[in-house]
Amino acid sequence: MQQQYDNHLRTNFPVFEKELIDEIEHTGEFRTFMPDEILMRKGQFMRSTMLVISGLLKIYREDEDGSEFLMYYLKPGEACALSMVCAARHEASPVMAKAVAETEVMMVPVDTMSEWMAKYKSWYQFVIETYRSRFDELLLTLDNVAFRSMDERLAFYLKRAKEAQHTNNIEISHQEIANELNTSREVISRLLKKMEQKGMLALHRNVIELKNL
Amino acid sequence: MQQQYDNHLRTNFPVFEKELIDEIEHTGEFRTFMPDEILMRKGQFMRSTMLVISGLLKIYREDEDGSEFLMYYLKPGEACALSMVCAARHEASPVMAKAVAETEVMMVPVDTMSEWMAKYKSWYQFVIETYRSRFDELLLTLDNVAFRSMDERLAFYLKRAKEAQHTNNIEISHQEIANELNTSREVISRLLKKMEQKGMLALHRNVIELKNL
DNA sequence: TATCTTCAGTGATCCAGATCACATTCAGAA
DNA sequence: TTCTGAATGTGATCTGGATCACTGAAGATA
Repeated sequence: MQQQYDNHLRTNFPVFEKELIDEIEHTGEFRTFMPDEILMRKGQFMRSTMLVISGLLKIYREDEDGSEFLMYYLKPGEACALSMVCAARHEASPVMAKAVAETEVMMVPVDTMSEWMAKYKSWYQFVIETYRSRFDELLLTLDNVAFRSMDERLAFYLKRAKEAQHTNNIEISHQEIANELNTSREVISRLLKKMEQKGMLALHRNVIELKNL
Repeated sequence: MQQQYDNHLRTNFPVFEKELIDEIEHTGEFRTFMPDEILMRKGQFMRSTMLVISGLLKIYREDEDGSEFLMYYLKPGEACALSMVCAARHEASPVMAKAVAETEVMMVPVDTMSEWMAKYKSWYQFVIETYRSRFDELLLTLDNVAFRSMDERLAFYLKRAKEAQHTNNIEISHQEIANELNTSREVISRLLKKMEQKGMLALHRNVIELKNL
């Protein structure tokens, strides 16, 4: 098992030098989450940051009334920028994280994290890159919700899902999509039907088969 | 002049140790911008990050068609998180920055910036805090546009303006508000009129006087 | 004082998307 | 096979907000 995630660490975090990989293995806590399992709720306090080793996570912004708005995915080789800042400041998480597939993560304690900033150039670079990529993803999400209509947002949603899950067959119900875009199921069903008529995709029960998006 | 912004640096960035303040003064480039002047356009490349010393900035996300969506304000004592990551990675700015009032900023070259990360604990803390606060602000903006209707978004907009500008008299036209919320002038005029009838504010030409928001 | 420009008020109309009310279909449990 | 619950299809209706077409009012400028 040790050997297994060691390999995954090397593969997914190629910029890290050998010594850093060793440190991560020794100080980090390795955890596995099942599909749909929630890793982190809004309001929960964090003592460590998360590196995604395998699988896939979805990061949601939650409203008071319980709506879950999809912000972005976290893929292997990525880390949660919010857990970095919140852990560093002993603050509560402003978001919810849920596993899409079975997912392995490495939890790195906050103190260790800030030590490495000075000790490993590659860690510093990685943290900067993490902030940048999460900010960029969030800006894309903001663009969509601020400037685009629902059909464009749905197309963007499906492209993102395809890219994150490396498949043309997205396994999800219309209701779930509606929740994650904060709209209603009927709207999603009707828009999907239109896209099917245009030959952009094919609809099956619980599966959307993407064709020419 | 040297003495003047020196004092402002000390006042607005109280966490910085004396040595760091000195370094900032010697390596940073001090610049002043006039009201409505644009500091940074979307797509422009950055070689340095910006610390706001006095005045006020607005940060916008721009659409292809030229719409300007307000993300958040930058106040004295704050820095642009995006200029930090983009400068560090020699990338183009994803946002536009405009001066609200006459604004003094200190431009710090990217190389210097990353040196300080290891050299000054207070700088490291400041950078982390900058990422956190900008992420939080962006999440608030996202909440509004994702979950709230226009009247609530307008109320939030006005509260933010009041807090950033330290005044109950917001000097702005309905058209400008509409642009920054990506809606139309008529909608803003009608909603403001309703709020006036409820006694929440008073309307004057180019000025909105806030009362009980 | 006359004129011009920008800002604001307001009715009419339109449309995307929300909501309600059902019908239908499908996969798994019994 | 039959039943049941979840997923999907679809019409009818409602509404917030967009758009169009004006009018009027306040400063700025000559």
